[in-house]
Amino acid sequence: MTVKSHDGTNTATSAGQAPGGTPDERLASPLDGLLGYRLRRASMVLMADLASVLRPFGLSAGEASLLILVGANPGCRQSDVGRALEIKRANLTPLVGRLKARGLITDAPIDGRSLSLTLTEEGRALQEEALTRITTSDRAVRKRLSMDETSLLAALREMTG
Amino acid sequence: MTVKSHDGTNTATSAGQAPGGTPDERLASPLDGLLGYRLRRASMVLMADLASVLRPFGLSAGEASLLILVGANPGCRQSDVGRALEIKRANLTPLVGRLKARGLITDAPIDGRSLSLTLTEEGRALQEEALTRITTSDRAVRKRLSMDETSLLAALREMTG
DNA sequence: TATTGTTATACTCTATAACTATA
DNA sequence: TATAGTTATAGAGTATAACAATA
Repeated sequence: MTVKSHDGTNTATSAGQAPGGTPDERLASPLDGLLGYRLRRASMVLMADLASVLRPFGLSAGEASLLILVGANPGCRQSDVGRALEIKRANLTPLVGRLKARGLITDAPIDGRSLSLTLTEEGRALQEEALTRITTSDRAVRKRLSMDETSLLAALREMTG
Repeated sequence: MTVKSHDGTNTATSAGQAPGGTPDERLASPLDGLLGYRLRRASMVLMADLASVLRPFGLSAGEASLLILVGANPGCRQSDVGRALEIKRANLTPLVGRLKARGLITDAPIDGRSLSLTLTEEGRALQEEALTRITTSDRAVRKRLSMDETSLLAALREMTG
């Protein structure tokens, strides 16, 4: 099926060639052993899960993360939220703007240059429901894992400077 | 410093307020315990590492993955590469085109609709050097982890359908 | 009829620079 | 002088739809 080539001559044999079907070649992938590659792939799967969970709420991943962080930190500064989520000021503005336009968030001046963010009642309701669904979905993924969840999270945390 | 709020009244106290300095508030984050969130953050860090490793080669992450996969599977079909890397046909075309334009890859017709991809000599040289650097960088990250690398990779693999 | 490759296009995320105003 | 928020803009990466050629 798959042939390891040390000389570089013709690796992909046309085995798996079923008459009438498609080849559907299995490719050798040096990427599969790379932590970075596996992280990206796993992250993309979970992001897709998240997107489907958030679709009914009309929230993007970024909007949801903002909503959740403000929900956990009422009256926090917009600049602090941006730092915590690693979202740049310039990108945070329209993000906050959309949630404000939907009546999920309110802002109030702190010093005249800083803004404090707080969830509205509707925002809090949505945030709680969304966070519940997200947590449930997250737990479902963990349950399918053969390894301990805690050490996995710890390892991921160690990579985040 | 940080106050856990069960009632929702005023969580972020302005502790940490150093005279003359910036508040730099530490926000409570329910996201930190989510696997999906931690995966994304860790992935972004490693992607940034990768980008800096690839910069001297003038390669993007996508271009490098393509180069490496074709290098490991000389003569493979373009469509199979796309499936393996989960890159859509429409996006693969310009990716291959750039590497062809740089003389790193050559293609040849297989049946009149399929293309086979192979590295040129220059492409192979670049691929080998790039893969070496990537692998080295990847290992450096693993060394900093307190947990077993193998089980970590296995767990990540389990999430990738 | 399904697949391959291509083109065109759009949408999201992210990144940078410049500006105002405030501390 | 550094920070906060805003605006405008540009660049990736990714998504869909339509098309021609082929199996």
